[in-house]
This record gives sequence, structure tokens and C-alpha cells, in this order.
Amino acid sequence: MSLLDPLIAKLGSIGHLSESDRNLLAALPITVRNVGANQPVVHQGDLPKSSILVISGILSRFQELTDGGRQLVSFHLTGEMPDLHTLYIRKMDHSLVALKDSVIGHVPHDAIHAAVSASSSLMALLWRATLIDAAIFRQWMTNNGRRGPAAGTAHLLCEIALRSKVAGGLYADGACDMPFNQQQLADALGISLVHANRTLKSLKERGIALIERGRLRVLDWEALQTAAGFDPTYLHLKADS
Amino acid sequence: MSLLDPLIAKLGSIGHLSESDRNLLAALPITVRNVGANQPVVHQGDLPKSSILVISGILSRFQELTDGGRQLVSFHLTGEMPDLHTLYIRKMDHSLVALKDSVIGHVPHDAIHAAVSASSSLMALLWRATLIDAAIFRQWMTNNGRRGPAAGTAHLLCEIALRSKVAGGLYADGACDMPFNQQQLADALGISLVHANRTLKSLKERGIALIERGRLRVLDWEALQTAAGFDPTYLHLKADS
DNA sequence: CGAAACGTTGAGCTAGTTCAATCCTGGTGG
DNA sequence: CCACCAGGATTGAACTAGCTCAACGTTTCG
Repeated sequence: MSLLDPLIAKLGSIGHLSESDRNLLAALPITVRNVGANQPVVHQGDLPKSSILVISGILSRFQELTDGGRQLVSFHLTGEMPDLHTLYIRKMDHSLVALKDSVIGHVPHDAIHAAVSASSSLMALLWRATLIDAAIFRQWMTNNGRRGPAAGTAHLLCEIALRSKVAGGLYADGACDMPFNQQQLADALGISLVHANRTLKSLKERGIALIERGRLRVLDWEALQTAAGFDPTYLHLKADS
Repeated sequence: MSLLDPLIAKLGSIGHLSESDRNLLAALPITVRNVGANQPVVHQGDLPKSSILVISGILSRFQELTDGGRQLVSFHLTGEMPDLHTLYIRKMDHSLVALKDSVIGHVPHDAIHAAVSASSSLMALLWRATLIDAAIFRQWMTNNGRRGPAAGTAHLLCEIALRSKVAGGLYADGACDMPFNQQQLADALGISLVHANRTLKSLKERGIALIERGRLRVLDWEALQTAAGFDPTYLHLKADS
């Protein structure tokens, strides 16, 4: 039982992990830290020397606009590394915040670099993780653009549900954590707070899905998927996809 | 003088390329092909066994929605590899099209994999290239979302101008290629064709920038940057950023 | 209990959409 | 050389999705 287990599980869900890669990961040095809800973790402009691992809780990345507006660009569940990209892009062009009380670990870049040069299969898997990240960005782009608010919201809910399911244990009885307030949901979809509220209301009234006390409950998975135009291909969950 | 020179130049613009890495790149096998404007290059669902290099021209990636709408998610200038990510994510979750008559090369994955395992610095640079891609996605997400149509359009123009400038020779006398029609511009920004037209009109009337015969002409760089809230950090053009 | 944060609702307004016509440009065939 | 055509650009006008403003309800937690 290691603090790195969530990472091992996550990487195992997107590709094959050999015994030796598993050991390499388990041996990574990690410094644990608690962060409270809405606490900043990394700032735009920072030059991190380590990458964050989400051990429990949920983090989110966001860009801040000159007019004070915010665009959330991603959220990160247990086992994910939100700023893994700082391995090869030193300067943060966005910020990282905890959406609920979370436990995170700092893993020094040096150690990851060493692990990556020791195993090309591990390198491939970590690279793949950042590529899946990018695939998710593409979908969010569409959520904010052509897909439109209604379908975009549904798409985001589909994604959260599925990613939680895959993360193992985070999805049960048709429900999973989704500790965003409606302002944050709006900031992820590029719509107004009021409109986010009304979109959720509509999903609830149609018996499709609802959010209560920070948890997403999916009532009709088929309908939600249809409303979203959701195709899970982009999450590349199978090693051969 | 090799067909791989554009790639070497591109990678050199985002990091340091050693002599031996340069040689590794120059030795990559490549099959050249001409594609006409609006011709598809790779389709959603494909499982490519090679990656594309843009030798000249401009390509674009896009997602197709169930209602027939399109979301452009990126465009790619000379020296870029639009589907480099298929190295570690086999299945295309979007399509690739040429926006103007272009010359492209196919570089087999096998050869790239071999080069990457031969040189960890080259691996780092290619990985970095995909990470910068992702950083651009984040900005486009904001273009489609919180930034709003006016600033988003300006931001896109800034990005095209700067990337063309860096690509070397593509930007001269305040102008560079930008062979999108207004429908494609609208599809990149998630707005209507009419609105895209009016946004461009406004930029022209204010003496900031204009598009004529497939070329972008920047009249007032300062004003364009201000209108966009443009901060070039995200392009990570310097090796230490 | 009371305060603070979050969620919900109504009403009026506006940015952006749709529809549809017209104009412009470059390319083609006679 | 010119008439014609197709794709793209531009414009006007009516409409509406989504926004802002502002109030009020609800939950959480000290």
C-alpha cells in the first residue's frame, strides 16, 4: 500500500503497466500535503520543480482573464497529475486550485525524469497520459464552442461520470463526486451562472441527471449520452486505442 | 537540404537541438504527398501507422458533431506534425484536412519510435511539442468560452501571426498566410458565419487587422494584442519556458 | 441562532443567431 | 475579349438564446 497507488491505478487504466514499471512508480519520492477547498496549489507564472499527484479530492486548472473572468480548462480526479506537463514545459500558463478538501503529493521532476529514462514503456505511458489530457481539451473546446451549452453540460457530466467510474470506486449507485458549484460549472462551459443553473434544472426535470450536495447522480445514462452526443473514444481508456 | 528541414526548424524554435538529434531527424524516412485545398488527410476513427509532417501549406484538425456542425480545434503550419499524438494514442478522435494546397510527408511511427529511444533529448523535444499543442488547445478553449467572440477572434489572429513569424519566412511586411474562409474561422471560434464576418469588419474599420485574399495583414499589433488580451507565454517559444 | 455561501427564480435586455438577399472575385468556356 | 458561374463575402432585418440585474430561498456550519 503506497501513496503512489492511485497513480499506478490511473496509468493502468490507460495502458499496460509491467511489474518493473509498477515498481519504478512505487519507488518515486513523494511529499504529501493537504489543501482545503478553493485553496490555490500552483499559480500561473510559476516554474514548478515537481509535479502534483492527486491522492484524494479534486483539483481544477483555470485561466484568469484580464476582465476578471475565469475559464476552467480541466479537473483532475484521484490518480491524475494535473501539471505533469511541467516536466517539459517549465512555466505554468494557468493556475491550479483544489475544488474540495484534497490530499496531494509532490513528486520531484528529477525523479520522474529518471524513471522515464530508465523505462521507455513508462515514458510512453506518461506521455500518453498527457496526450489524453489534450484530447479532453479538444472536447472541452467543443463544449465551449459548437456543441452549445445544453449539450456541452451533458457532455461534461458524461465525462465526469465515466472518468470517475474508471478511476475505480469513485462511482457507485449511479453517483459520483462532483463538488463544483454552479459558478465553476459555468466557468468550465463559458456560460453564465444563471444559465448553468437553468441547464441543470432542465436535466433534472427531464429525469436525466441531477447534482445534489456536491454529487452527480445520473438517472438516465442513455438519455444523458444522447443529449451530449457523447462518444467515449476520446478518453482512450483501452491500451490499444 | 532535406524534406525534414521544416521539422528541424520547428523543433529548434521550441528548444535546443543537438547536432546528433538534427542528424537523427534528417535521417527519418518520409513519403511526400500533395493534397489539394479542402481535401481530407486523416479521418476520425483511423488508426494511422505514420505521422504527418506539414512541408508547405496549412492543415486543420476538426471534430464533427452529430448535427453536422464542425469545431476546428487547431491549424498547423510548415514544420508541424498535426497527428504526432498518434504515436501513443492510436485512434484518431478527430479529422485532419488541408486548408489550402499543401505538401505533406508521412513519417512512419516505427522510425519516430526508434529515434525517440535513441535520444532522450529528442524524445523530450517531441513530447514538448505535443505539450505546447495542448497549451494552444487551452487557449482555444478560452477563445470559444469566456474570452468571447471579439477577443477570441483577435487572439486567434495574434496566434497565427506570431506562429507564422516564428516559423520563419511565413510572416513578412506585417502579413502572413491565413487561408481560412469565414465559415472556417467561425467554426474555430464557435460562432456564426455572419458574426465572424462582422467581427472581422470591426477589426478592419478600427484599423487593427484585416484579411484579404487568404492573407492576414496586421495593421496595429499593439491594438490587436490588447483587444485579444494576448500573452504569448503559452506558446513556450523559448527553451527555458 | 445567525451569517455566509450557494442555489433558484423572474424580468428585461442585448449580443449573437438565422434567414435571405445581394455583391464581389476569380476562373471557365465561347 | 466577354458572358457566365460558383464560392465566398457582405449586408439588412427579424428573432431568440443567453445575459445581466436583482430578489429571494436553502443549506451549511460556527
